[in-house]
Formats: sequence, structure tokens, C-alpha cells
Amino acid sequence: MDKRISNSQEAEVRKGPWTMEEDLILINYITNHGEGVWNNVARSAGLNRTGKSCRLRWLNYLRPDVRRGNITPEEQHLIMELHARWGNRWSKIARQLPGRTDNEIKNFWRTRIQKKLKHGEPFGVQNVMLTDEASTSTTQVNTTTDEGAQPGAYTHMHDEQQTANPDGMISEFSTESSDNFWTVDDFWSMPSLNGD
DNA sequence: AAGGATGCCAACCGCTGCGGG
DNA sequence: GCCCGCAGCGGTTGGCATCCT
Repeated sequence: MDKRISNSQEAEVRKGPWTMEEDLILINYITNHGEGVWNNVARSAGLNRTGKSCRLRWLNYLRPDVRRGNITPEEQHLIMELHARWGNRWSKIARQLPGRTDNEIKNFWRTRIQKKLKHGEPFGVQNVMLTDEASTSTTQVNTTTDEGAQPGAYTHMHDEQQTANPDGMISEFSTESSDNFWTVDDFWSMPSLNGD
């Protein structure tokens, strides 16, 4: 993604995956100063990112209250209901699902539900939910539930925090945090974030 | 075991609406 | 009323992990 960015460009505005250092800087800055104007956040924090990029990263990934991982059947139900009512108003739908981001819901819809609709399966909350449960459960068994399916943001990062209960709820973040396995949650347990 | 296909998600892009000067 | 900058939104893309043959 960012591979075609020249060095000179990169010195101005970085694109592509966020690094651990950038995340730390952003979290630290927002913790101490609040969100404010995103372009200022990017500049003041010393990040060579656009305000847009910072905002997106914060909202979709770094926010302490963001829930990631399995969408519960209840949430699926709600998403389908709200989508039927509002259409692709992802941000609006996301507001009804605390901790979920519009991006996540959008991705969920596209990868799970839209796929089913394409295959001609009848559009029904019950139907999609049940079949989706079945399909995801089988695939997730093969992929050791949920973990490891995605690299998170960093090539060296594990998304171990996506530890799900059988009912799909995020139960607890993994405490595993060795040199190469750390999580966003680790950020929030860092003492330096609580003051500067 | 290797290579291709598929699934999933993070991040970017472009557009729109809004508020301030 | 117009212009500009910003925030927010939805669509799209790129890349990694896993599955399948």
C-alpha cells in the first residue's frame, strides 16, 4: 500500500499501516490533550499523518472503548434490522452498537451478509443469522476460533485481544504480551499514558 | 508441499455538509 | 453570498492469513 511512496513524500505525509510508535504517540497525545482538531492533533503530536488518517485510526482501532472481534448474534440481528431501516448508513447503525465502528459493521455486512444475499439465500434475519453462525463457527474452529485470522495493524502484532466467548462476546484481552505479541490493550495499561 | 483461491479487515480516497471568516 | 478548511461518511482497495486443491 505504501510501497510506492517515495522517501520525499514519506517525509511529508506517511500512508499505509500504522506502526506501534505512531499508535503510542497518538494515544499519548489524545490522552493528554483530547481529540480537538485532527489536523492539529497530527501536527502537534509530531505525526507525519493527515488528520483524517489520525481520526480514522483513533476511531476504528485505538479508542479504549472500541470492541473488536466477533459480532454477536444479537448484534447481527440489530445490524440487519437497522440496515433494513436505514440502508448503508453505517455510522448511524454503528451508533446503536456501542463499541462498534462503522468500518467494522460495513466490513461485516460486505463480507458476511452481502455474500449470502449474492448467493441467493433468502433475506431474513433468522436465516442469515443461523446460517452465518454455522458457517463462521466451522471456519473459526479451523482457525483456532478467531485469533490469528488477521494481523491487526502491524506485521509483528497479534490480535490476541480478540478472545471470544462461545456466545461471541469479547471476554477478556489476552495478557500475553511478549516482545512480538502485544496488543492495543497493552497501550492502555501503560503508566505513561496516564500522565505526561 | 506448493500454489491458487478466498475471506477478512485496515486504511485510503473522494464526496458532502457545516461552520467560520 | 462566497470561499475555505474541517469533520464525517460511504465506497473501494491492498495485503495478509487461511483454506482448498
